[in-house]
Formats: sequence, C-alpha cells, structure tokens
Amino acid sequence: MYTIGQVADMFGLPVSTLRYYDKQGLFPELERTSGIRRFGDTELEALRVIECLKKAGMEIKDIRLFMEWCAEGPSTYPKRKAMFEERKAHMESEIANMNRALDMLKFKCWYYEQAIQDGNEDRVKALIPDNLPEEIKDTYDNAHTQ
Amino acid sequence: MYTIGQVADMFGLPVSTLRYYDKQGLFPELERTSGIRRFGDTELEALRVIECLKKAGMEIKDIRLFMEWCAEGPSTYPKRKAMFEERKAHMESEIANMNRALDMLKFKCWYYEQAIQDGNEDRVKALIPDNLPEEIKDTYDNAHTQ
DNA sequence: GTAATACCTAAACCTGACTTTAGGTCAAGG
DNA sequence: CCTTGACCTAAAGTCAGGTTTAGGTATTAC
Repeated sequence: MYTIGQVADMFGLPVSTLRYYDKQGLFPELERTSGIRRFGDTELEALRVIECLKKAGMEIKDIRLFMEWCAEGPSTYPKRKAMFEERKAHMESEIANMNRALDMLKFKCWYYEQAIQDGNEDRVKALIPDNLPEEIKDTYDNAHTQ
Repeated sequence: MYTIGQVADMFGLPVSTLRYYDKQGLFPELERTSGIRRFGDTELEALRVIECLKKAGMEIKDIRLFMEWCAEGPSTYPKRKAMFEERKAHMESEIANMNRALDMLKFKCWYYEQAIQDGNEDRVKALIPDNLPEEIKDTYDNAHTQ
C-alpha cells in the first residue's frame, strides 16, 4: 500500500493529477484510512492502463467507463473490445491525416529551399507543376500556396 | 472582393471563426469599407494557407507569425523554412508515437477477442508471452495490462 | 414603417485536463 | 511549543480555439 506522494514519485506525476483522476472516478476501488488515500496493486495497475489509454487519445470519461466495465467482469468484454476497435479506427484515420499534413510540410520545406536559393519565389512557383518531387506531388493541390 | 458571409460559405466556416482569425491578426492586409470587412484574393489565399498550417498542428500565434513573415518579403524565407522544418520533425515524432499507440490498440483488440472466445482472461493472460503476434510483440511491454 | 437580414463590437462563455490557491488536519522533530 | 511536511477539500484559475450573447447599425423587402 502506498500514499499518494509515493505513487506520484513512482509514476512521475504531480500529486494533484492523481487526486484529479480519483475525483474523475478512475480508481473505483480506492480505499482510505482515516481520510487518507491508500493506493494498492489495483490502483497501480489502473494507472498503467490509464497511461496507455491516454496515449491512445482517449478522454477521461471514456477511461472511467472502461474502468467501470473492468470492474463489472467478463460480461463487458464485448463493450471493451468495441471501444478499442473504435479507437483503433479513429487512430488509423488520424495517422493518415497526419501523413497528409506531413507531405504538405515536406513540400513547404522544399519550396522554401528553392526560394532561398533563388532569392525569390518566381522560379519555384513556375517550377511546381512539372518538377515537383513524386512523393509530394499529390500534396500540391492541397498546398497551392505561397 | 467578398463579404465575410460569402467567405464563410466558400470555406464552410462559421462567420464567427473568420472574425476570430481576423482579431488574431491572421489577415494583416484585410481592408474595410465603412467598417465592413472586404475579403480579397490575398485573404482567400491566406485562408487556404491557414487550413494547411492548422492541419500541420500549428498554433494560431505561429500562423500569425508566418503571415507577418510573408508580408515582410524574401528576407524571411529562412525563418519560414525553419518553421516548417521544425514542424516536420515534430510531426514525424508525433506520427511515430501514434503508431506505437496504434500497436497497443491492436494488441487490446486481439486480447479481448481471445477473452470473448474463452469467456475469461485466464488463457489469454497465460498465452501472451510466447504466442503474441509478431508486429505487436514489442508493444507488450508497454501494455502489460488487463 | 417595420421586419428580416447581414454586418459590426466587446465581453462572457465553453470544453478538457489539469494546476493553483486558500484554508484545514495531523504527526514528527528540535 | 511551534514549525515543517504530507496529507485533505472545494473552488477558482489556466490555456487554446473558438462560440455565444447582448447590443447596435445599415440595407433591403413587403
């Protein structure tokens, strides 16, 4: 059993964050001894899960839901799986969007590289339609910009 | 020249957002006729750029900086390029992080798939160490979780 | 002539995930 | 005894990126 301060040190989190998580219902089984929180294995495990779920872009309220489902037992496996499937699909489309943005950024870097060499944008602007490197060509339509 | 309402329709943005962008200094050259905003080609171009830069995860204040640099002329090419290089690096590391999170999600989906089949987590918990599909094996250490 | 629109402003409000503040309890150390 | 440090609470503050509201002007439509 650990105090909030020990757990904060273990996870490199501010004490205030742990209190906040508790208030949000992320530790449904948390016990107290005369008002003081006592973190056990269940809570440490929960914290590890929370860190994972946050990385996956999940909101606190969804994480709470997940914790509640875990406490409810095997009957909630399908719900839990569905939540992760939905997250996975969301994440995949986010990554696809970010890759498009990344192509755009590559294009911008190339564009300004040329502009710096020339001292102006005239040549590079004229150059774009044919001479654009393959991988960023698709980006051009999105990036018809300075 | 267009009114704010026409531009809002053209870009599918609320009028309030355009006023907000203006207030944030994103249209340094915007003109007015007796108090009313007149959006010209410069502003439409700026809006296209803004949409790109937002996709690239840039904050409003950085976009304003970029707009100001554009207005300053060729001497700011290197600054503009540096801004995009920095963004590019940032984006690449974000994508890498997201891919790690995605692997974790794949692992979770697989895990619950097994748990649903078995009606409990006993077998899948025991199964993990050897039997984990290759691509998500690395993830396991991050996901030593329910 | 009045009602509906489209425009304007400043300022308050919203969301999420925390953080900070203000005020209080309790145990140990000098 | 009294200060320090770890814990507690509720409530307010923070940040970004808008959105909403309240109140005002100006043009067009019936």
